[in-house]
Amino acid sequence: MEARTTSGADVTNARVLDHPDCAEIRLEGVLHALSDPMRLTVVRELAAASGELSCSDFALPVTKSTTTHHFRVLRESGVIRQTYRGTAKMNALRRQDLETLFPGLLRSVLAADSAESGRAANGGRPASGP
Amino acid sequence: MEARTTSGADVTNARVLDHPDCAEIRLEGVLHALSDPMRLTVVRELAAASGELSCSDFALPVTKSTTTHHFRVLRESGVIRQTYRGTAKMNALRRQDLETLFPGLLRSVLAADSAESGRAANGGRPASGP
DNA sequence: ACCGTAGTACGGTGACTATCGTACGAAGCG
DNA sequence: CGCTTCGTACGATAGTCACCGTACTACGGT
Repeated sequence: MEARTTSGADVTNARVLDHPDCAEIRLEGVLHALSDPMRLTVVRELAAASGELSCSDFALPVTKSTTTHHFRVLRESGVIRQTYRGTAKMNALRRQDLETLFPGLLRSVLAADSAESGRAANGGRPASGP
Repeated sequence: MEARTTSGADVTNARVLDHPDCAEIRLEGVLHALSDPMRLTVVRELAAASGELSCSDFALPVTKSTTTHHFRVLRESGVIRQTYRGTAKMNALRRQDLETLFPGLLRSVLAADSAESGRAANGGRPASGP
């Protein structure tokens, strides 16, 4: 009970989310965040959108609580940045930060994910004609 | 009691380890395997050695049981290949397989790890003079 | 044959995690 | 003001995980 947004007094805790500083981002944390199918899906779609997406723009096959959980893991590991925008919470990849910290990593992971999807659609072969 | 090595009858189960086929290797599994500091250390040293290393060549700060566990995770996720050589168990990175499946991934992760170590030795700045 | 070295198997434990449901808070719209 | 939509908080639960210790197997040298 330090800052009530309802009263409109101050904006100290008014929906401000805590993000790790660049120096706080750990490789293990990022890899762990990306090692979950649900979260990798989020990152994939976020990368494809190349902009901000609200949490509800993702059609994840889990409940809202679980969705919140996954987005928090992504945010706390430094993979995404979240900001409130009205009632919605927008998500954006921290592309620049990740690129500075771990050059090429995000691109490799996304390429690997896309390559794996391609193989799954195929028959499991690394590379074969259609 | 299907194949006793002591009796020298057959070699069916004689220390043959099960490795995932290339088509069985999953990105999430690889990322999960790499998201543990202990296992990332193994991969790092294995990459630096550019050859085979026995399990006991690593001075991991855990017991043998735990070491076995970590090496199994790495093997079952498709990151390393293990073969028995006398009483020792040799470990080698599956560089070629990983490169074919996920081009550039291993390199990016190793580079990221090395970059992070560099920052840790520094003060947490992404890039600054000595 | 014996012993040491390398690693496994098994059983256990505490911590974390992915999931859920329900209840709640915050912003916008009528 | 009420209602709806979006997301959070709080348990709760079942599963996984990293770790240990002890007992065991396998290979090689003496």
